[in-house]
Amino acid sequence: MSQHRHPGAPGSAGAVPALPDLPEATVARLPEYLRALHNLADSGDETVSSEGLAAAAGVNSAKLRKDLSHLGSYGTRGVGYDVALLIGQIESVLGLTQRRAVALVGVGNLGHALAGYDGFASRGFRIAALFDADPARVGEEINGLVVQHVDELSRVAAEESIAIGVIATPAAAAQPVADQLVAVGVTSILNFAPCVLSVPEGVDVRKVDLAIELQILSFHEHRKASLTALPAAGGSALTALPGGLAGGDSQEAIGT
Amino acid sequence: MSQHRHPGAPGSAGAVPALPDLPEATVARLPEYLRALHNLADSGDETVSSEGLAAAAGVNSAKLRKDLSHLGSYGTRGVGYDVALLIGQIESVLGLTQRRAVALVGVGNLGHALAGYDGFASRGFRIAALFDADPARVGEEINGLVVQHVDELSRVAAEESIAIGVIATPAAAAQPVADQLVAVGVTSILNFAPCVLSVPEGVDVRKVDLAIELQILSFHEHRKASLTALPAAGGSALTALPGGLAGGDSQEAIGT
DNA sequence: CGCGATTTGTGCACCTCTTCACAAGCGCCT
DNA sequence: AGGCGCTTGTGAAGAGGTGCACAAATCGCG
Repeated sequence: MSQHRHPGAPGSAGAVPALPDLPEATVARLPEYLRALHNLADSGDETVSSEGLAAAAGVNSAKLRKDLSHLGSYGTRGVGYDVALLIGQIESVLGLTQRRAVALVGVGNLGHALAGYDGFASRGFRIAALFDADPARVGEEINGLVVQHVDELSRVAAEESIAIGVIATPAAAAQPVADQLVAVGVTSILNFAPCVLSVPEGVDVRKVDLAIELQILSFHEHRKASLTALPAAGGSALTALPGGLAGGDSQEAIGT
Repeated sequence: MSQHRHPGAPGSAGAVPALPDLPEATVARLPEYLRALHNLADSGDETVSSEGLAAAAGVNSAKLRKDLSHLGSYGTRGVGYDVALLIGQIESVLGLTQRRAVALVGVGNLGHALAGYDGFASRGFRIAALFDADPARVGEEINGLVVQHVDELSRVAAEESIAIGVIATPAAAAQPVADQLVAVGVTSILNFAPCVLSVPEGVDVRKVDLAIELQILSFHEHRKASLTALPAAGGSALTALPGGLAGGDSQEAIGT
């Protein structure tokens, strides 16, 4: 567990705190900026304006400037941002200067795909170990890694110094797996199982639920369909609002 | 401007979507509530308090009450919420009363897993068609569906009345695919490709980028490691940093 | 029939995030 | 050298979300 130095701002000592309190919203966007910057670098661009980078990352340019200002000033007025410099800066802030080891638990349908996903490797991570509780899956080789039984987790985690755990098990198995990960010192978990994990203070959990994403889209789809005059009703639950925007009180009972 | 509505007789009419302007944050949480409610229903619970449901969904109880209040009043003071009724209400608001047809484009590593993911089917969606641009993959059967060439998209979309498109292609192919989806009338897209899609007004895009999730975790991991390691020097520890940008362990190729 | 225990629904204050608008800074051209 | 156009960085206003705290409403029970 070597920790690693943040390149200080050029200039006198004490100018820029090494660990600024970045707003969560900013942190969530930095990876997107980073990806866009890599694209620009591949295109041979050496500098980029906030306008250009914002477009590439799909955000407002003022927001981008404010985000970047939180990491210190790395732009030049009248010119823009140095692409290579900014890449280094963001990678440093995100802690990507070291390649973090990831343990993946649950090599089922989704887990199998994650194990083979090269986007992890190309963006700063190394899948260091695969686990599953099903003995039938133990021993299988995926992408050069052999699936191990989940009971081996504590031993392997120590050897590989796992930094992040990814849970791709069924919902019922997720909490015990999370507990095991926490027990071996993992403090960052990415959870694909459709359930809420309870973890001690200091452990970060991010959740990705594919069905939830679709359901959110479904809501907007539903709303859009209701706002436009519904063409051919399929005899289902939905009807259009007759008055459109005008009818403030319209609260028709709509059968199911 | 109150949108009060009595639950009334829930006989044949299960829900009353008055088409409220739900806050986005609320919409994003409703699916989580729905999942928790299904769990409760499976356990045989008929009612649940805001406290209990909030715990099951991993949120603050006041927030949950406010969220639910936006759909109208469906709780009973002193008692709680009727589980079955609330399930029906949320499903209605989310537009899950009809099973929406989903088209999946890109049957590579991740797409293959998505095609086989039963979480979609069990939570209101039907994968209706699979597409890929690679002729070698066309004809393959996954989960009872035959992969078709992406050029068939317009024909099939009409037949199946696709509501949602899922893009699981490489980044370079994502934008053309999105354009095709939009062209055949799809107004909701779930994008797994690591790139920004540009779509016309009225089309909703949600993005899921697995590497970004890891990078956000990496930031917090990095920050936690720095906080625990540095305080040895006392008060203003975070200043004198040896090495500039070319610091020893940094700057290795990450990303493409 | 009324009382107390319980739980919802919500007004309010606080906080974070977003967006606008503009001054300050930088390089280039004349 | 000086002016001009371009771009960053930021103050301030606004929008949206969160959580507390409490009044209102309902049930069960004596």
